[in-house]
Amino acid sequence: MSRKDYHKGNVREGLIEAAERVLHDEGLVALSLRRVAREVGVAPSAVYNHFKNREALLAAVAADGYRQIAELELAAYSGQSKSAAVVRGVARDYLHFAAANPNLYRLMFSHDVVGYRSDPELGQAGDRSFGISVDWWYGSGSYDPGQTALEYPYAMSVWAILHGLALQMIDGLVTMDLSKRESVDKLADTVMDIFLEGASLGLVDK
Amino acid sequence: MSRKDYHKGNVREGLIEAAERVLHDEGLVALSLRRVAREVGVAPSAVYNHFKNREALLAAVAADGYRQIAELELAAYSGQSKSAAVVRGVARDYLHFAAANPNLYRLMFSHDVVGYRSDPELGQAGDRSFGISVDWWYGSGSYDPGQTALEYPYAMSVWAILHGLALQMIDGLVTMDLSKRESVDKLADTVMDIFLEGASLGLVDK
DNA sequence: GCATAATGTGAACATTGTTCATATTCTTCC
DNA sequence: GGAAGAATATGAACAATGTTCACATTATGC
Repeated sequence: MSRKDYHKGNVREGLIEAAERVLHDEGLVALSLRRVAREVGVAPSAVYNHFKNREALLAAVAADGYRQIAELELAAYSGQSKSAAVVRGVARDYLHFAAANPNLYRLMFSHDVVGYRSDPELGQAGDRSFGISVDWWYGSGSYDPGQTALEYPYAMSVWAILHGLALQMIDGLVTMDLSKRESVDKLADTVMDIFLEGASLGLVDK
Repeated sequence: MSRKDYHKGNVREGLIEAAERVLHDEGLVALSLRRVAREVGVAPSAVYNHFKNREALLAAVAADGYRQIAELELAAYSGQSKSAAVVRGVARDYLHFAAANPNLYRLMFSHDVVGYRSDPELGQAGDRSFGISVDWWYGSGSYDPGQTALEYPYAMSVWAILHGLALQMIDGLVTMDLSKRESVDKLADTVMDIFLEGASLGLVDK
């Protein structure tokens, strides 16, 4: 082994970045531990010095995704009054994130792959993103991670419909151009109209 | 090779049944092609006489799931007037299905694993289940698979919120007992109240 | 009855996640 | 400065997986 075969820099960070790149460009199927190691120029076994196993590496990537969503929520929610316009704005931003990072978005919610509750960092990042929404709907400081989501029905409902919509969109169930801002906006607006005004409006017997 | 080493019966059906059993009991991770072959008592290569590859086998399982949902929708929708009570009923049934078959439900919507649009049988089964909902909201015969889902905003919104809610539930984001009918019903009712009446009710500036 | 299609077998291959013994480098303390 | 020990790297090995291949057996149709 020659001296230059060794890496000094921040390998852990490099692994995450490489994983994010492969995930974005080629999807979860291509995201093997060995592939990521190859990408960074390191032996497969070296990965285990930084992550417990493949799942832990994926969890780190997913946690990064939750942090991005939390940022997006903070920007849209913080200091805003409880108006429908704010909800509409968050919906747009949320869908834009999913449209720009479909594979990352899918991974974040593949709880059978990444074990949401088993990785503390991941669970924490997820809770935080939900908590931001709860605090807006129910008042700052309302969120308690120990409580069940049922305690926050508005925040839970918003997230449910946004998540379902995002999946429908990135899985191609809605025919549209994911790269067009206007298409994504229109989708968000159409569904949020119904959600905010109430689906009863579409019924005969209300 | 002796004569009795050969299988005569319907191997294809046996493979699907075994796959459904393994999926239900042990999850997608355990659902390997070789495992299913072992379960049926057949060589791994024999599977390729009945399915193009592993993905096609999974797609057949997923298609079965969509047919179950279609049945459930038919039972709840057919001949019913457009009332909120019907929507609430479908929501309960939908969540009950997801609660009883969490792994199957996840697989059905893992479009990166099963390739929703690449398998014709799967796409058709999925379209049918969506079509039943569309026909109820917009009148029998309204559904056209060539149209984008955006043409049917009510059907799309309902499905989005139910799907998001189902995932939240089976992934344990809502603390509850999945086997208790009342728990599932309460979750469905709480969220459908908001969806039907409009989330604006929770806002200050409506 | 026989050609042929359908369906089965086992061996082989590349790839994957993971572990292990071992080698190199970094850090820290004297 | 230099030695001890923690971090971090390596390559070899293992079992398991999806898939293909040459070939054997059974079923079907003329």
